Amino acid sequence: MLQNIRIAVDAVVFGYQHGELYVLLIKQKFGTEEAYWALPGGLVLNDEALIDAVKRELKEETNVEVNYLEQLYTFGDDINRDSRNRVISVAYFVLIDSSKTLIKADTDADNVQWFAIKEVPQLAFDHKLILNTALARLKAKLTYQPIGFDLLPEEFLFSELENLYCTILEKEIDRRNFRKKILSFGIVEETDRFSEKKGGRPAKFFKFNKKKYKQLDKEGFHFEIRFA
Amino acid sequence: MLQNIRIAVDAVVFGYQHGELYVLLIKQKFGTEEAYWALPGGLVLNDEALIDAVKRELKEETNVEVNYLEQLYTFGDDINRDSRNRVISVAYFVLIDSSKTLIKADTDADNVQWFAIKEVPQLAFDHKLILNTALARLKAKLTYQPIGFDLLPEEFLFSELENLYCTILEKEIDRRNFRKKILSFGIVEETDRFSEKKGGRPAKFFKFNKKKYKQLDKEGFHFEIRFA
DNA sequence: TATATTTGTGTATTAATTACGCTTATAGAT
DNA sequence: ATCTATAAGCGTAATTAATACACAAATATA
Repeated sequence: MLQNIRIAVDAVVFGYQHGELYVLLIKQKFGTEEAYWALPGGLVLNDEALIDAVKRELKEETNVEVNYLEQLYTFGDDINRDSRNRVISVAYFVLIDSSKTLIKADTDADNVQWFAIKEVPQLAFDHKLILNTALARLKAKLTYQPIGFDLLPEEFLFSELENLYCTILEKEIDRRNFRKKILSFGIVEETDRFSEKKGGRPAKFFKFNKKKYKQLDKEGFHFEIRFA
Repeated sequence: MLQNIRIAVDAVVFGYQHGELYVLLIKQKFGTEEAYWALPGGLVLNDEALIDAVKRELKEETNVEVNYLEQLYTFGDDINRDSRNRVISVAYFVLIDSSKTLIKADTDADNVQWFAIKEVPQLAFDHKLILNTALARLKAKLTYQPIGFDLLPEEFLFSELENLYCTILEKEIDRRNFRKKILSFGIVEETDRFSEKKGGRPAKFFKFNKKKYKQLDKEGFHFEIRFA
């Protein structure tokens, strides 16, 4: 009997704004059934690399500019995760700087939307499971890889970085120790720009030196942010 | 155009014996071409979960008893990784206690064999890439999850555990600090059995308390073995 | 009984983490 | 101009963890 299994890719795209973690969803219309929100994704073309399939779908459906992308997990244990056919989904984990991404000028914006992670609606298929898997990956990786920077603008304030960690990890941090530790790595540099926010001492903008990080990483350096 | 992509699973099965890391390979015969050694695996059945497919293939081809199994990575970026058809492979990472596994009494043993990791022959398809990915995973995970125990017999000597770490990570360790650290976790317990090896002070056998580890893990404990 | 071999243990030094509070620069109100 | 509120920036002492390092104990064999 010939194999009759389809292969799709789906992307969990995280963004961070106004002190909140967001995920990007699209409105999935299938048949006459109720429209569910779903992760962006779709079937892989015959002559298309998996990674190109995700990139294509992201471009077509949402037009986001990707800062970080890696394979997350392949979902294929539940035979009926898609009720129409057997579909195996290779899920990807994506981080973007949502401040610079204008979602989809070209498609109707109603169908693509950011949802605060605490306010995600019911999702199609097993997409909730995929999202939860991605969230676990995000939390884990944040502590041992400098991926937090991929959720922020190129130049950011320490308070923003700190809030990002607190928010996503749902933990309190000592502001001073956090700053000290990050700076001790030598992968974050201060700029000469200052925040123009009112009502307090102006804050310096900083930026992440990715090149420096990659070099240190090669030399055996371990990034790690962990809190009691 | 209909999707025409096949989906397979492959397993990288690691074992550890006589102070060496081994990988399990099978002889792949296809057509009249030269037989290559390859990772155990094969196509997924239409109504079969991915994980069941790996387990089935492992059972059919090698008959090993699995101690640890997790999804490794899905290889589907190289369109031509299999020259016959487009095949996407979901690779799995498997650890076994090779001392208790008798490989394949039922199939001809010539076709299933352990290879020391330094002596792996040329492999079929992109299996070398898959193996390297698994090896990287093994090295990384050894430092932050107690998976070394899944390569050892239920009861083991400290010297064996220590050698396993040294061998796989290709690093020297201070014997005393290593022991102190492992014991400080409280997840390894001494038994009352002693080694009967000759020529030195007899060594106590220890065993890993998995239940205890899982509990500590839930409480926020972090296993970590890292060396300068 | 002496020698070789492997296991088992302790401590001092150094480095990293944690806990903690005051000063500075700005905006806005008076 | 002065006062108040707000957030940023900085330093140090106390605690905890990691590292470096050497000798004693138990066995087998000569």
